[in-house]
Amino acid sequence: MTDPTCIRVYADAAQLQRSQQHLATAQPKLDQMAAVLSLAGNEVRLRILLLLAQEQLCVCDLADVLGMNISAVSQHLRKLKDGGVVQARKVGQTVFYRLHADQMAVLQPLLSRLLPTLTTPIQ
Amino acid sequence: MTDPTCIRVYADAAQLQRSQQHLATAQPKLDQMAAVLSLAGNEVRLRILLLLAQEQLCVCDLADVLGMNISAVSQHLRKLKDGGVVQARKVGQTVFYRLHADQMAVLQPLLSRLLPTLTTPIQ
DNA sequence: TGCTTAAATAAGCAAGTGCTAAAATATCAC
DNA sequence: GTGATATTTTAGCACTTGCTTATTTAAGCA
Repeated sequence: MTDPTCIRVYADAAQLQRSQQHLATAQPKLDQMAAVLSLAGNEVRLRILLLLAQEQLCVCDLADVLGMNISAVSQHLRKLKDGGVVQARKVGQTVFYRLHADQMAVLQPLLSRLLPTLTTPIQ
Repeated sequence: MTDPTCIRVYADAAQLQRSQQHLATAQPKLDQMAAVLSLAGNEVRLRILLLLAQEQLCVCDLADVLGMNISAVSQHLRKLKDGGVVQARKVGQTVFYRLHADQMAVLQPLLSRLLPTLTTPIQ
């Protein structure tokens, strides 16, 4: 970072301080939300989240529906799980994935826009 | 892609078809939403969006508040503008940025979570 | 005209992303 | 145990991202 401060003299100090305050207020949740949005901001992962919003699916099912390599899907699921967005449940040798309640508050309004029928609270 | 289809015989064909249908329904909006979320899924850009949700700011102000290089901020703003998330208005040699109404439907619930006081419709 | 400032742009580069292909785990069925 | 299936993990690689620095463009003012 060279010189972060602009030279201008007519900066509205009060306005800048208000902005600083807003940033400070949002800070606690902001980074975590950015992480979730970053996960959802991938076309494949957003598709996965949309599918899991309807019903739980195993890796195999997701690969079929998405027309993708199982390995690729598994790697996306791992990111989603690490980010606390989905959770896994193993049944025999099959692993079923579903949305994790913790992050639903952020995802719900987004997925609802994609699938208007999705009016009932997910899970 | 090697072999996209799993070997399992007990796949629930009806379930897979339902999922396919959901994907098809969401498809039109899905890619665009992923693009917006990808933009918002960056800590710096999410901060910018939060600040612009309160009041329009110039590049200089944003750099000050964020404690960042003007060039770096400008490059983020360009991405946001290209994605239709913000719009620019030039006044003299100063460029003011504000949120673009087109994408507000997606952003509003997210930003509201970060800043509870943000109850009034943005802009 | 020149000098200053606001902003955008370009080039370069370290770091991250998302895929493929191959190997490793884990579970079932015999 | 052996072999098959579901999933994960690893390594590799092309591509993207986000920054820094330097340059360029545009507007204001003397």
